[in-house]
Amino acid sequence: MSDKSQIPDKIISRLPQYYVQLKRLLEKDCQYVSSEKLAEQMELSSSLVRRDLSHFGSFGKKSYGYDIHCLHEKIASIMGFTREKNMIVLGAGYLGRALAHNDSYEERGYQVLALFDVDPAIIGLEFNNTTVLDVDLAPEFIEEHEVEVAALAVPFEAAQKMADMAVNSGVQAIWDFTETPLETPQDIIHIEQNMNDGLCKISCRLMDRSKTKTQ
Amino acid sequence: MSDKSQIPDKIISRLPQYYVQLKRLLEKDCQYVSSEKLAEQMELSSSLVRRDLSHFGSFGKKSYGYDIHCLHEKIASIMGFTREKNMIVLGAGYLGRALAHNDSYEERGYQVLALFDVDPAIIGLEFNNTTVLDVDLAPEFIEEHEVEVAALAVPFEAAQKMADMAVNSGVQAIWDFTETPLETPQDIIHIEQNMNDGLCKISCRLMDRSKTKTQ
DNA sequence: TAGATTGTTAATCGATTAACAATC
DNA sequence: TAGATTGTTAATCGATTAACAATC
Repeated sequence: MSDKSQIPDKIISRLPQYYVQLKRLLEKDCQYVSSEKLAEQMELSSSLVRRDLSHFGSFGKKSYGYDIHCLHEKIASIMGFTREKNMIVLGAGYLGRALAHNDSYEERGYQVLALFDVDPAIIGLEFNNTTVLDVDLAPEFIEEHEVEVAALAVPFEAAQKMADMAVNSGVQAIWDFTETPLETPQDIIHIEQNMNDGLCKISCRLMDRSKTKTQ
Repeated sequence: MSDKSQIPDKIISRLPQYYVQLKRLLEKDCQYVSSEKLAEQMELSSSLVRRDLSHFGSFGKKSYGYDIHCLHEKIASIMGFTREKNMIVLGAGYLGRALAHNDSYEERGYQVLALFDVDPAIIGLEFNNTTVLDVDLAPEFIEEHEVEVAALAVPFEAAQKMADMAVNSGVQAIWDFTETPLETPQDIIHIEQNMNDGLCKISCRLMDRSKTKTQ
C-alpha cells in the first residue's frame, strides 16, 4: 500500500519488453549492460531506461552498467512470474484450444488446468494435453483448484454469463477474448485482449497510405 | 500528406471505441448524442471527446450534440472500413483456424481468402468455410488475389521466413501473433498482437494485490 | 588519473482538462 | 429569450528527455 508499490502504468507496460531483452542478453552470457545499449535494442532513450529502472532500486553500477542477471530476476519477481498461478480456459473452440497451450506459460508461472465447454461432442477430448470438461463442473473446479485466472474464449452470447460464473466461483482475473463490453466487479482484474483493435489499426494505416498515393 | 491526414496515435487508438459506442446508439434509434453522454459511456471526459471529434471537422450541432449516423459513417471511413481488404492466414493450427473466422471482419471490410500450412495432413481441409492450401502456393496466391494483409499464426521457428515470404509477395501489412521479434521493412505495417503482454499485466496486478493483503 | 555510466534534477514536450465565448 | 452544447483557447498535468554531479 506504500507509494513504492504503485508502479506507473506506462512502466508496467514496458516491463515485459525489458524482461525479454534481458533474457536475450542472458543467453548471450553477458554480465552487464548499459542503459545506452539496452535503450538502443528497445528503441527507447537511455534516459528513459535509467528512469524506469530506478523505480526498482539501484541496480546499476556506475561505469559498468546494470547486472543483467540480477535485473532480470528482479523484473520477473515484480511481474509475479515466480508465483504459481492456476488458469482455466472457458470455451474449447479453436481459440480456446490455442490458448490451452503456450510456450511462455511455464516461464511466467501459469498453469492451464482444464478447458471447459458446453458441447457434449467435445467434452472429454484432449487438446495439447488439456482435457475438455463440462462447463457445469467449472464452479466446483475453480474453488477446489484455487484457479486465479480464467481465459474467456466463448461466443459473445455466453460471455457475460460465463464471466459471472467465474467471478462468483472465486476467480481473480479474467483474460477476455470476447469482443463484447463485459460487466465485472471493480475488484476483479479484467484484461481485454481485443484483437479487433489490431485490425482497426491496420486498416487505418492502409487508409493513410492509399491517401498518400492518390495525392 | 497534409497535416490533416496525420491523426495522432492516441486518437487512432480511441477510434474503434467511438465506433462501437456510436453503433450501439444507432441500434437504439438515437439521432443525436452529446459529448457529455458519449464521454460517460466511454469513461472519458467530455472535453476530450469534443477535442477528438473536432479533428474530423465540425459534426456537432450546438445545443443538440453530434449526429450519430453521420459521425459513425465518418469514423468508419477514416478507419478504412469502407475499403475491401483481402487477407490470408498463415498457419492453420488452432490459432489460425480461430482467425479464419471472426464476426467483425465483414463490417470492417476484411475478407479471409485462405489458410496456408505446411502439414499435408490438413492441406485441403476446410475450417469455417476457409480452405487450407499448401504454403508453397502462397506467393502466387498473394499476387493473384491482391492480398493486402497476412495474419501470422505459425510456430516461432517459421515466423521470420513466412513474414519475408509474405512481404516479398506484395503483402502490405502483417498481423503478427508470433511472440518473436520480427524484422520487417519500414514501409510494411507490422502490428504485433502480443498476447503475453496481457498475461504479464495480469500477474503484475495479482502481485500488487497479494502484496496489499500481506501488509 | 581519465573515462564511463549511473541516478536524479530541471527543462521540454505532448496530451488532457477546464473554461468560456459563440450559437443553435 | 433562456438553456444547452459545441469548438477552441489557455491552464494543467504527466511523461519523456537533456544535462550533469556523483562515483566506480
